[in-house]
Order: sequence, then C-alpha cells, then structure tokens
Amino acid sequence: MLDDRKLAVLRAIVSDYIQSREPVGSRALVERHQLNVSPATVRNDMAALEEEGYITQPHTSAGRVPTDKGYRLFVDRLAQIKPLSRAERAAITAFLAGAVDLDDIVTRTVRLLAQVTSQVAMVQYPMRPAVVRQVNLVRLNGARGLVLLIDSAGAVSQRHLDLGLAADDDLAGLRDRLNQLLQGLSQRQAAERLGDFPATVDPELRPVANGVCAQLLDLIATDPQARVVVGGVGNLARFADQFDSAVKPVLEALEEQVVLLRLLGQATAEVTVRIGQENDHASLARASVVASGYGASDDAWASLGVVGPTRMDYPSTMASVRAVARYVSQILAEG
Amino acid sequence: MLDDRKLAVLRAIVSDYIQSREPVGSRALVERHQLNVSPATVRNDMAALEEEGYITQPHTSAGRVPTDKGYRLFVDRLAQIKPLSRAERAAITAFLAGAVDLDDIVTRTVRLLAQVTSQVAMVQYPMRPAVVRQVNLVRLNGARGLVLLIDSAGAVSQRHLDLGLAADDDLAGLRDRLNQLLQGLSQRQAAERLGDFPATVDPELRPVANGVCAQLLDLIATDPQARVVVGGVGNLARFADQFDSAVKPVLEALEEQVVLLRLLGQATAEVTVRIGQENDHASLARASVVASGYGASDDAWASLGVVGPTRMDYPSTMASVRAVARYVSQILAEG
DNA sequence: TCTTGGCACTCGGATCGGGCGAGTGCCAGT
DNA sequence: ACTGGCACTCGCCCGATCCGAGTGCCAAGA
Repeated sequence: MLDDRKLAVLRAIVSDYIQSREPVGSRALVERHQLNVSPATVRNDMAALEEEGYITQPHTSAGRVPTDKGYRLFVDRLAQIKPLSRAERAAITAFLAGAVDLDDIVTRTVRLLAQVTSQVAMVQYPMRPAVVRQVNLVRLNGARGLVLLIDSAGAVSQRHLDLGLAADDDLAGLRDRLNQLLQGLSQRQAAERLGDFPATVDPELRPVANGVCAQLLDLIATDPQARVVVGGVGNLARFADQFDSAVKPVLEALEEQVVLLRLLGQATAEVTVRIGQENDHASLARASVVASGYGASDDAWASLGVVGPTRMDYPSTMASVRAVARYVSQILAEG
Repeated sequence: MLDDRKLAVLRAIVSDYIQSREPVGSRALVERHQLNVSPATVRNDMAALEEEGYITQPHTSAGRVPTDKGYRLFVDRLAQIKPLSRAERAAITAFLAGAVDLDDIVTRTVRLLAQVTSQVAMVQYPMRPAVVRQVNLVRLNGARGLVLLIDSAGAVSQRHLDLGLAADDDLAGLRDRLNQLLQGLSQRQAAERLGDFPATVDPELRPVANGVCAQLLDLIATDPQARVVVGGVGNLARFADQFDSAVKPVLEALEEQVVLLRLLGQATAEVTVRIGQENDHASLARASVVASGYGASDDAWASLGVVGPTRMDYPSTMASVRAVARYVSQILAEG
C-alpha cells in the first residue's frame, strides 16, 4: 500500500507543513526535497495518501495538510528524534543546577521545558514511594495547631487543626507515640495503623487524637502527585490568530488540575505523544501532548510534558522533553 | 472648567463604552441616558472633554473613547462602588468556607476572585508578622536532611541540606538548642541570634551547625510573601481579537513573580486602581489593576487583585475585590 | 451666553466583482 | 511506472463603490 516513496512524501509534507504552516503542494515539495520525481508523480502519491486518510485538502485546489493519522504515522515510523545541540544540553544542566528544594526543582523544570520547547509545559510533582519519617505536632496560637507529616523523600505536608486545651506535655506524648507507631511505614501501612490508634490513648486526649488521626489520614490520602505546575502560557501567543478554536480551550484546560493529570497520562519511561483526538479531552482535539515519565529510579514516578498544536515539531519537542526528563531524574537521584 | 453636565457626559461615555466596547457618539448618548439636552450640546461638551484629555477619537468621524485620564477621573469622582447582591455574598462565603490550610485558602481565593470578576486574579501569600514557633531537623536518607521552620501563623518552610555523618542524638541536641534559642523570636531577632550560634557548639558539630544556620537564615530572608498565585487566565479569552496588543503582554507578565508583586503594589486597606500607564510595567499599558490589601488585622498584610482591560467595569470589579478581601481577612482572622 | 437644529463633510467598514496564481486531476505519450 | 501537458477550480488580493454614523461649525432662538 504505502511504498517507501509515499512515506517519503508524507514525511516531506509533514516537515514542510510544520515549518510553513501552510498547505503544501506538489511542486514545492519536489523543489525542497530530493524526491527525484516529477510533481505529477508526487500528486499521484498524494492522492493515495489522501485515500488512506493520512493527509487532507482544506479545499479543492489547495495543497495538502497532514491529518492526525498522518502525524501519528510520522511520529511512529518517520521521525527520528533530533539530538540536542551541545549548547542546549549545557543550558539544561545550568538551568537545573542549584535548585534548593523539591518545589524549586519543579519550578525550574517547568520554566526550562517551556523555554526550550517554546510551548506550554506541565510538570507533575514527583510521586514518592516514600515512607513516613516523622510526624510533628505544633501548637500555634490558642487552640490552633498544626500537624506535619514528613516523608523520606523530604516532602512536607501539613494541616491545621484544633488542639483544644490539651497540655503541651500531652501533645508531646501524643507526637512521640505517633512517631513510634508510624516511622518507617509506607503510606498504606500507616493508614492502617492509624485506624486503631485513637482507641489506645487516654480518654481525655481522645478528641485531640481523633482530630490528629483524621488529618493525618487525609494527608496520606491526598496524593501530592495530584499537583501539576504549568508554565510558558505566553508561548500560546504564537497562535493568536486561531484564538477561539485553539488557544482558549487550552487555557481553560490548563486551569483544571484534573484535566492536566489526564493529559499527562500514565508515566512511561519513554516519551509518548498523544495527537489531537487521541487526548481524551474534547477541548484539546487540536492539540498534541508530548510527555515523558521521570523520576529517580527505573520506574517512572511522575510525568512531565508539553502541550502544543498538532502541527508541532515533533522530533525536536520529543528530544527536548526526553532530555529534560532525564536531567531532572538525575538531579532527583543525586538528592 | 468641568461643570456637572460635562462630568455626567463623561460618566455616560465611560459606562456606555465599557458596555458596548465601541466608540460612543453624541446621539446614542442622549438616547441612552437622561441628559435632557440635544446631541449638539453634548458634542460641544465632548469637544471640551477632549480638549482636557479625558476622551479621544480613534479617528475623525468616530465616536469618543475614554482615555486613561478619563478612567481615572471616573474612578475617583464619578463611580460609586456597586454593592454586591445577596447571592454574590453567599457565593463568596460558601466558596471560602471549608478551606483546610493556608495554601487552600489562597487557592480558593484566587479561583473565587477570578470567577466573580471574570478576570485574571492574583493573590499574594499573606505576610506573617509571626514569630518562630519551632525549628525541626530531620534526617531523610543517608546524609540528606531537612530543616523546617514553623512560625506562629502556621507557615512551614523547608530546606534540604547535607547532614553529613552527625549522630542522631547530636542532631536532636542541636535541634533542641536551636528551639530554645529561637522560639518566640521575630524573624529579625532570630536572624541576629543565629549569627553567633555556630560558635557555641561543639567543634565536631560545627560544620553541620553552620549548614543548618545558613539554611535557616536563608529561609528567614526568603520572604514567603514573594509568592503570588494567579488564576482565571482563561478569562483573557474574551479579548482574543486584540491578542497581540493586549493579551500576550499580560500573559507574559503573569509568569514573572517579580512583575506580579510590582503590579499588586503596596498593600493598602482600601481598594486601589492603577489604570493603564499608571502601572509601572510597560507591557501592561493597556491594562488596569484593581487591588486591595487583606489580612487578619488592621494593617494589611498582603495584596490581592485582578488585572483586566482598561475598559473594565470598575464599580463592579472594585466591589468584588473589596468583598473578597474582606471575607478572606475574616477567614484568616478566625484561624 | 448657552442651547439647538441644520448642514456639509469625513472616513471606516461592508460589499462586490474581476484577475491572479497555486494547485489539482486526468490523459496520452514515453 | 513515470512524466509533461492541459483544462479547471477556488481562495485570496485589490480596487471601486456605497453607506451611515459621527463630527464641526454656523446661524438662529431662549
């Protein structure tokens, strides 16, 4: 069905269209690429490609434009990921070096990714297959208190709560017992143990213990992974002309954490591309997502990626996403 | 110079233009407002207003459009803040109720503000005239450690650091001494005391103590106030037609924390409006910022506000910003 | 002195039609 | 199987025209 030349034609169409943003015709194609055939021949191939649904005409007597299916074929079989230049690599390492904590790493990463791809970047907070390292209980003002949960990956989560009139010594005791109980446990184990805990404390302290346990359970349940940071929205400016159809839905989608998580999808070690309709979110039917898992070990812990127009430069974008994912993983692994 | 009728004409022009988004002419003006004079008279007044720089003509034979100066006069002397409807008030309280911690409050506030004003909202993290409540030192994996600073307002800040091979007992001792030293101190006092601290510890622990102090000083110096959360960017969609001139610069400005802080400006108890050029940021020459201080006490602790087109509905926006600022302050005060 | 109706004038925006050119599909020839 | 040639299609550009909202100015009236 699709011989080598037809594939070459498709590849040429995709790369020209990505660059020029305009339907590409047979003549221009043979001129810009070494196809060694005449425009007429290319036209025949184009007709075949159109028949198969890989390209389409905006209107009669216009050039051809790749369809989602065409991009898919391009990405799967025709594109080779461009290696990054030395300068780009240097920029990436420089940008990520010197991050002071997890928040900082994530913030820098999202900026970096937006910058190198000139697109909108999304970075999911790394999931931590971590164990409880410490529980802390602090009284703030009056009855107001704070419960802290620190895990071995260095993530700190917190909740306010009402500590009532409990004495400081009692609180310290409670804290110590919780630490003894939970230290070193995985999130699931910790949740189990917490269920029975209140019953074991002095009835007088029962209410406070109940409150603390409830908040802790909530903290454990609230996966911090559910946070996705977005950056580079200004890069959408390039698509101002199709604002309503292309930019607006993306802007709206970007405000919803839930949508972002769906967009990033399952974290996979390899770079994955979802083109147009393949995104299970209607408003992104004209956008593509290039994502990759990243993390400090072999199994990916979270996802990062960019969202851009279906007609994006896939080879470069995929290369950038892959590179950033790798460097961040490295930084995370180093601690 | 400007008699009552001219002011009335200006007010009418501003409100019509805000609504219709189109230059407003003399005929339309007398029809839509009870000015009780003829179009010709209004034209004379318009000429005077234009002379003074309050309005301008996009081109000969077009209607008039308010200038920044015109909006300024409108806001200062002609606008009365619209009271919110009962439903709006209810929505605000409902939206803010049930926030679990500071992050949550800020997140909800920014969403709320974006929603009620249909514009881009910015909320600065509340500054805390707080005192140190607790310092914590946790070992994570190997040498990696975490230093936590908790203040009386319940804000938790953290830094990673290298704890070397120090024994857990030594770390606990260090922590206890730091707590004794710093508890109850303001940020400035704490910074002072920390300077001398490392000299007082066992030489063997000196390196670790130095590291901890450095991070703590950095935490104290890094004003958490420097964080501004943005939301409702999708609301810019309404201005898609002037994308390049109006939306793009705003999108870019919104990505820069520094710019956001400048935009929000000094926190003042009252609602303040900066119109067009009054913003000391060139790219926002065509936008206005409506901001208000908020916080749990009389002196405002931080700012929140919205940014929108100079031709925005100032009375409603100011009302919404004021209301949200008040309710958030209330929530914060309640703890 | 202020207001008003009248009038000539301006100019942006919408509408229309023709010409241009890129691009196609098809066919006959090599 | 490829190629050159040819007729045809259609979107886009361009200029001409028309329309109407809106203005400035002036002379008359309160």
